[in-house]
Parts: sequence; C-alpha cells; structure tokens
Amino acid sequence: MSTRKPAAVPSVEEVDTSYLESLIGYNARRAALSVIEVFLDRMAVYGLRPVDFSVLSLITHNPGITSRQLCTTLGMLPPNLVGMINNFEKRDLVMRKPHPRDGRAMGLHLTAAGHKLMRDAERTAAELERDVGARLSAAENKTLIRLLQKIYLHRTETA
Amino acid sequence: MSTRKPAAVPSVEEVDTSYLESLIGYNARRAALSVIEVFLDRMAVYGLRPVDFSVLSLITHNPGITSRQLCTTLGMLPPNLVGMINNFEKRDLVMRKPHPRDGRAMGLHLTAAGHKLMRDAERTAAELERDVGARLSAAENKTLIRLLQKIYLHRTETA
DNA sequence: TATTGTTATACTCTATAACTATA
DNA sequence: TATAGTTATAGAGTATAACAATA
Repeated sequence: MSTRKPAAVPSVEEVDTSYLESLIGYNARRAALSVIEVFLDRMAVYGLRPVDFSVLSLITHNPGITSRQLCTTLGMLPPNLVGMINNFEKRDLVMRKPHPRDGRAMGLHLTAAGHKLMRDAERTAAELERDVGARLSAAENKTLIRLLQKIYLHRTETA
Repeated sequence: MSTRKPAAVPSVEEVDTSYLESLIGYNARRAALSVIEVFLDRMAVYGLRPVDFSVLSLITHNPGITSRQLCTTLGMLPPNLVGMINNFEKRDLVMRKPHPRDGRAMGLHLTAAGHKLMRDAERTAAELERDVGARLSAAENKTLIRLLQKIYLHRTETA
C-alpha cells in the first residue's frame, strides 16, 4: 500500500511549515517565544519572570507610577497586578506610597533593594539583548525593532 | 522634579516606555499580541483560535502528519493536543487513521468539511495578513519576516 | 528499552463580578 | 456617577507523571 502506487493513507517524512512561516503573526510569536525562553533562563537568578521585569522596569523609570498606569501600559488587568505588587513588597523591592494628588491611587516606588536588583537585572537584560541581537547585524537589529513597532503602534482608525 | 522643588513623592504624568521599547523581546511580544488580537476576532466565525488554525493548517499541508510531529513543530505538549484533536473529530473536521508503517502512531487527515473550512479560513488569514501587512511596505514586510526568522531559527550552538 | 498516544491532574495565567474609598 | 484599588473566583492555557500498545 505504500510501496508503488500513491498510498491511500499517506505519511509525512518532513513537516512542511512553509505556509505558516509566511504569516507575520506566526513569525512574531515564534520570535517572541524564542527570546522569552532565554529571558526566563537568565532572569531566574533574580526570581523575575518577563512580566515582573517589565513591571519593575516601568517603576524604575517612572517612580510614582500607579497600578492603573502599569495595567494600561502593559495590557494587564488590575486584579492580576495586585498579587505581583504584594509579592514585590514582601521581597522588599517595591513600596506603595499615597498618590500626592489622588487619594484613591497609590504611587509605586522601588526600595533601595529594588534599585540594586534592577541595576543587576537590567545589566543582564542588556547582555541578553546583545546575545540575541548578535543573530542580526546592528542595522538589522534597528530595522527589526522599527518594523515591529510599526506593527503594534499603528494608530487604529477603525476602532 | 516636576514643577519647582523635587517632590518627595513624585507622580507620573506620561509613562516613559522608552527602555522597554529598546528590547527585542518586548517588541516581538507586543507585535505578536497585536496581530493575534485581530486574528482572534476574524477567526471567531470559524470557531478557530490561533493554535487551532496552526494545527489544522499543518494537517492541511501535511496529510498524515502525526501528533508527535505536530507537537514538535509547534512546541506543544502531547497531552494538550489530544483534546484539540478530539474536538476536531467531534466537529467532523479531522480524522485519525492508522499510520501505514508505525502501529503506535495515528496519521491525521482533514475530512471534506475540514478542507472546506480551511479553504475559507486560509482565505481570511490571507486578508488579515494583507491588512496587517499594510502597516508596512511590501519590502518592509519581507524584511520583517526574514529578520524574525533569523531570531528564532538560529541553530543553537550552545545547547 | 524507547516511543506514540493517552489519561489524570496540578499549576500558572488570564478574565469577570463585586466591593470600598475616594473623585 | 465614575474611577483606583482590591478580593474572590472562574476559566483558559501549560506542565508533569504514569500507563498501554507498539517499536
């Protein structure tokens, strides 16, 4: 049944992925997962997942940022941020302070320990960026980031 | 720091995301999520999530592909594929046939209904690709896919 | 002994509803 | 009335261990 004539039940020797590889979404997702895999590995020593790093990095560069601003920026939902911030407080990385002009809100700030951790973590991130980026030339790197931003920073006219 | 004297408790008017936006992983993830958002919306009429589309597309272009091959190609775990295939069988989109040369394996094949659905779904995917790609020029589009593949198709020398 | 497919299950991530206090 | 933060909880997605059938 599989020797001479076209097999009624074919099998696959090598998987043809050419169609999927022609789709932007598929490629972007695969690339993101590839980088995140390395990220998970190297940030493990700091006890930080990618989302932890993103949140702490935003607090680092935006002292006093509120939970609401973090959620809007990172596309997270408020209930899912609460536990993260609580953990950061338990680890003495982040402090909640009353917002100077809005009694409902809490401003988020790094502690001294938080600053120290993020100095190391951002250095590691820079090394990772250099290693991953080494798969591309410097110009390609710049181009890639520019094109990716054109994809997701498009101002939606329809919605 | 903002108006006159350095505020003891600063607040944030506009969130500075410049640091995160310099990282490849962050940009790739944001771009992927942006495309997937549109994908979810347009594929809803077919009852297909991105991963469903990927699996059915691989079966379409690789009739007789096994679960093992699907998992390896898409980075999924076998237990998580079983339920998907069961659903596809219930919806009369996919059939399991005994593998011609390996009694342990099952080859996966589209039914007639599956072929019809995927013709429509791949047409929709092509339209989506055209619309998302319209944010970029044709040349940029080609470049973007090439660079993304250089990121995730790198042959790892270390591991 | 190793591999394919499967079951059961645990764990994480994401999403929804509702409450409080402040605006 | 609307918003920021929170709680509790449901649902989806992802992970590990173990088993039967076959290689």
